[in-house]
Amino acid sequence: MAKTNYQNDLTFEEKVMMAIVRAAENFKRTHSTIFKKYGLSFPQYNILRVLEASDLGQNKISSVGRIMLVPGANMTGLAKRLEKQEFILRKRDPGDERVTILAITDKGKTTLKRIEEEKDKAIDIILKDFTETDKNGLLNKIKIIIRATTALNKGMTR
Amino acid sequence: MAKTNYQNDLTFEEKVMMAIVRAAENFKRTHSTIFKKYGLSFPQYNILRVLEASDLGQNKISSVGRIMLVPGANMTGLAKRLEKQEFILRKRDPGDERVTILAITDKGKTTLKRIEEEKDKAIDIILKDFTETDKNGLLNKIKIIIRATTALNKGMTR
DNA sequence: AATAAATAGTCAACATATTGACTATTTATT
DNA sequence: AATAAATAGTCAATATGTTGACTATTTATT
Repeated sequence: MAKTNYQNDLTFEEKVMMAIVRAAENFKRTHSTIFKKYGLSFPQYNILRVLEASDLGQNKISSVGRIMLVPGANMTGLAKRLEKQEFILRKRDPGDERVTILAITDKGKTTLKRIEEEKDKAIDIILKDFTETDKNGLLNKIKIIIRATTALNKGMTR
Repeated sequence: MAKTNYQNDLTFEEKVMMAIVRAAENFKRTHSTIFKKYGLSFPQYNILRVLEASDLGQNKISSVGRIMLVPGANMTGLAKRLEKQEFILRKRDPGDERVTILAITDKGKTTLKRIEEEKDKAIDIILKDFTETDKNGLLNKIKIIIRATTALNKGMTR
């Protein structure tokens, strides 16, 4: 009767949200461990993915940040470290001197290819107990939460 | 036909996992905005919650870290900053001189109470479109992912 | 054209996260 | 009892995340 613990004092709704946070942190840890073997961190890997999927393998630093929900100030350091390791190039946009363009290098592309298989295997293990219907249902629910939190965050900073 | 974008190049399974990451980050941002008004960060708030729910409002720093999945080295700085703001006390365990005990202060307890209503309201807004069945189903799926990622992480560091 | 406002990015300061080295204390082994 | 091993915690170095101040450039307004 006496023994209390953290989980018991959370409301059910709070448990749901904290579970999502914990799942995300676990997953980031899983992937970070893989990426580190290739010299990349989780956000660095994601920048490369965005550039790889962009036209000509390049994009504005601000656009990459917008896609990843990473603030501009944070992108500067991330991009500099990626450049130092030669995964990307940084160059000025001739058409607008304010703009910094990021471009993935051959080394960056090669590294992504080498990571791909191991990363996909990990995701398959994580989701192995889910049917396609399960995954669709889960994704739809998560999307609702993303929309709600995005709206809340906009309202709070305005 | 030409226009590529980031989302299209993700596998479906990857989309599911990245959506969870994004939802978690959005949620942490929502709550951080609330907590900041009371002088607390997201992890600081969670430490207070763990202590509040612990016997006598106190616990070993390592136990708090274990519950929150925060490495010990990280706990040191978090606890020091919480102590500086007088939300907690840090004291040595007389029975084992290696151990650091964290204890929530009255200021800490009061602050948690003041945060509670606003925080619960935000969570209710985020989950307002979900039935109880929806939330149960979601939580169960997320728990499966937590178990799978926990097992993977253990296997990778061993 | 000159000025004001908006946009893009960087930098500095600080909090948080992770790893590995290190100290101190306790427990186990010989 | 002396030594070895395990445990608890801190510290230093580095990366990441966030805010606010700042510079440079471009666009809008007068």
